[in-house]
Amino acid sequence: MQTQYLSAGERRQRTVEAVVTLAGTQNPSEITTAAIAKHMSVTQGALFRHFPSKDAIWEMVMEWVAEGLLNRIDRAAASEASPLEALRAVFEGHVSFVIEHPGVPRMMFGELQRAEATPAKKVAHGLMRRYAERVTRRLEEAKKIGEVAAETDCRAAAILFIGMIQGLVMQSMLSGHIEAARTNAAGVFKVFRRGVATHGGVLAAEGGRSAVRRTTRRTAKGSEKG
Amino acid sequence: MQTQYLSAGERRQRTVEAVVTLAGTQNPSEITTAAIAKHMSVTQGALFRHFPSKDAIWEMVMEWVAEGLLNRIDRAAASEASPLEALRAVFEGHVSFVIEHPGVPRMMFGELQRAEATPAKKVAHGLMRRYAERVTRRLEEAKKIGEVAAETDCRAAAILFIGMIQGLVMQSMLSGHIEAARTNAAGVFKVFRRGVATHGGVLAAEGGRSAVRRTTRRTAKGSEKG
DNA sequence: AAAAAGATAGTAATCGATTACTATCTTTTG
DNA sequence: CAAAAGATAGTAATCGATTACTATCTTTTT
Repeated sequence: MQTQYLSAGERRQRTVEAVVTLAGTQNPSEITTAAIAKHMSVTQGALFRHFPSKDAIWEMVMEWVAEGLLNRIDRAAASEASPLEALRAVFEGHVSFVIEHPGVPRMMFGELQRAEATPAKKVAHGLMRRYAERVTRRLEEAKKIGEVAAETDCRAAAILFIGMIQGLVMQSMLSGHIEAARTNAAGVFKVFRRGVATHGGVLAAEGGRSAVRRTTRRTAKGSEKG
Repeated sequence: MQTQYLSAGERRQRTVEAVVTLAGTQNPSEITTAAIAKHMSVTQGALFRHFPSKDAIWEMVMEWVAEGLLNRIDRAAASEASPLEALRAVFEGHVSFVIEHPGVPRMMFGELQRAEATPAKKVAHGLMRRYAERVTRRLEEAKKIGEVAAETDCRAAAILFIGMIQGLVMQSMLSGHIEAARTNAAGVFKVFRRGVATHGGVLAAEGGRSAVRRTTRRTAKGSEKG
């Protein structure tokens, strides 16, 4: 069989893509180098021409995840005016990213609970730290302009924000199809927003600026069931 | 070396305990039958006298987890008067359970993302379903008596509740010591409660009955910064 | 003595990694 | 420009280590 010869960099890129794809349907810890190679139509030994070890493959994969996800949420946040709306955009962007790449949460869950401090775990840990920082900062901005209640513990709220995504994604994976995450996303975020937003105003109670932008179909009653 | 001879049932019980202990410091997917046996001071082959397969071991372990956790949260909830306080007790009970058995969340995360529908995964899935049901029911009770806002989507709130625990636990594990979960638990739950509780009353804003019980050290300003 | 529990010593399969070798592409040279 | 020379990419086979699992023998319990 004739194989295409790719440059080292291109081959590494394809390797990362193969792992991300495989993680969408397999337990990441059970992805073998043979399976990766097969998915790339290459022999198993060829992988070690471009990576010194399997750990190095995982490290590059997690770097791809970190760059891709942070990039996605930064762009999502930039398109919104208010901090709280930015957070909603981050949330939706994150959910979209995960739906596009269903293997990502599996890899994150799998990597983060690893006991040894592998390079890949360090990258994943760094991603979570930077993510939490971004969310905390947005919340504090929101607090400053009175969009978020003064008594809010922003660090705790950031933990809740990240957990919200984790829980939404995991329970969607359990239900069989990850796309269910998008269906439930709006309702879950609404509870979160109510937990941090300033009380009193109609805007605050109904969802900030987005209510103005998005709720032409909804009445002031705000009824929603199932 | 003299070995103690135990009954089959006792040996199975010890096996479960060994796995739970090992999962506290190891990646569950990397726990071998040899490691389990070594921790029990027994040879590896002896395990297969009491379990037909490794999968069967994991199934019994997850059943132990399900029974233990549901038991814990049911007892915690029973000791509280109002539904929302019951939920807080459930939350604290869950966190305590996880701190006592740090291997539990690792096993849950590891089992739930498995692609194949192993017996252990089915048990884990069933646990999450029953857990979500309990939380949803409490929320609906709370809504009925006006403790939770009428516009709350209880199913979405239950997803957030479970995600809150997942996120809290995972981020605590990342920080190195799971005990950090207890430190952050109160703050995180406060945001959640604010997201579902009825607005307006001082009690609601400050945390219901628990505020009366627990905040003698806090002033009305409620300032707290990590 | 019979039955159960555990020890000992294996098996077949699979894993990541390495090796010697071949195919292809790129650069240099006449 | 074309052929030689070198560098890079990939193959096929194999290695040692580890895995879940099993067959056989010994010890303890009842």
